[in-house]
Amino acid sequence: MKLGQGNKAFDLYVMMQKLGIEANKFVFMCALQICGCEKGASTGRIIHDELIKSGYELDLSIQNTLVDMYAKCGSLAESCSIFSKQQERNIVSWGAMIAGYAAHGVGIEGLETFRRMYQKGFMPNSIIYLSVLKACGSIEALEQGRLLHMEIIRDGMHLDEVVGSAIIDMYLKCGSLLDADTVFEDLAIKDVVSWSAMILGYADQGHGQKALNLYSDMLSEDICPNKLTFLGVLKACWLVGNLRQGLYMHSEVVSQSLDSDLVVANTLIDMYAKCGALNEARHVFDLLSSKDGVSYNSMIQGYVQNEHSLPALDIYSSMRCRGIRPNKVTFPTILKACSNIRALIEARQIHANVITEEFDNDSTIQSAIVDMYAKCGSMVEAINMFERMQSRDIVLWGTIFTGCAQSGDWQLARQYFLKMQGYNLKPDAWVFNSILTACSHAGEVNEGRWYFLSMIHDYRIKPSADHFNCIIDLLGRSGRLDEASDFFQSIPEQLDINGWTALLTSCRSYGNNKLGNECFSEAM
DNA sequence: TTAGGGTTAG
Repeated sequence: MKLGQGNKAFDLYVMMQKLGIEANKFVFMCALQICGCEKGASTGRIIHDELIKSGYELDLSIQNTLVDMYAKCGSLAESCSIFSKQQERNIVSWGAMIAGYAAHGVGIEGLETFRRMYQKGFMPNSIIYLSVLKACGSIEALEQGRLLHMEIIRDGMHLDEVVGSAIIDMYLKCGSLLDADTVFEDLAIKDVVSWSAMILGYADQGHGQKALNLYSDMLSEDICPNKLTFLGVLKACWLVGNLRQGLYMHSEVVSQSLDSDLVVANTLIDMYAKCGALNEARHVFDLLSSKDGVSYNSMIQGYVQNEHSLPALDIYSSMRCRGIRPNKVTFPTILKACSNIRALIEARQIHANVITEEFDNDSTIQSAIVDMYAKCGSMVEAINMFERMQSRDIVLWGTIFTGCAQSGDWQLARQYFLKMQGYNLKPDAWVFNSILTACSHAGEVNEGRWYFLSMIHDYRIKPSADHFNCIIDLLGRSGRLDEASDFFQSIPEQLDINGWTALLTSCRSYGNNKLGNECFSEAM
């Protein structure tokens, strides 16, 4: 088990049972640890039952291992239930519980458990500090992290390079790059972990160039990069848009035989796609023998970000054919692909997939569906989803109005304008722009005028060039060329090319060459 | 029995 061959070790455990040899406490502990890293919670529960039958459930080490096993399997509820029922606890019990919270991003509970540990008179050791630092990082609790850092210095543990890199990581995750720099500079031993933590942290915070500089500093210190260093550097490459360096890093990855590593390969796909090198991304994707959901998501996203919606839909189909389930990252992306090319039939199918995968209550995905139906021109379906949603922000309302604008449905726009007021939401400049566009497409002059005036007087929104253009377009399309021209002349400082275009197009549609020529020479 | 750095969206 300690050599990482958990499955083989577990086979021995099964064989032992078949031979009728009773397990002792150490065998149970090993079996539980294998469940924590390989077998999962369902096997863990079976072992748990078996050890209860053998009378080991009151043993402190066994209880601690159970807390750890359930936490590692992601079942914090079961972990917490055992921990809270413990009659007696030692530092390991507290450590296992805090590590569980920290690993799953439940930082507040992690810190709270740490506080309770103190109250019960336990002094933290370096292992406990590592988990609490992780908990702080996971919730970006910078002030708590600083206090912890001071405590660690007081206990003299900051000189340990393992604790040191955990402190660096905490500061980076909390966004305090200066603190991370200071701690890193003071580290007596800078190893590949602390260097990589710095590189990854800077890249995560969006500082690509600094991450690349750190990487060359690291090389000049003769530290050999590993998998995690590459993850940071690859991210830095796309942040600064340096495809050439990305290609070079790819060759470095290959020279360390890390290109078959799933996480590295996924990062390569993402790096190439974000640099716009779709062929290279696809090459890595195709060569990857066992793709996971992230591989598919990264490839789909790469296509969508570069406006290649059809291949994105193809990858989505093959993802489903191979039984890889789309998730909360896949859906917003693939729905956007449908919107881009107005693929309503495919979009409906994907909406059905959202329901079967039980993501239909996710507000981000719901918003994406409203947007997709509106952009695909199916306002009935867009409204249907919109009405089902629990909470709607101004952007989502705007999506409905944009849909109305595209389909020229001024009556629907009016209905939702009134509805919005019922929710005490103030329409913004963008909403008015959409409503005016809807009126203009429908030739509703009076309606459009009313909104324009209401926007200025009731909502105190200063009209932009887009709003003026809508009005010119509205007047021009309905043949009121003189009115349009007068309106146009009254606001010369607001004119832009779209306004001139709207006016000239209307002159042409209505065969008014005289006005058209006048406008043209004025525009010139 | 608890232990440092990990990929995809908006």
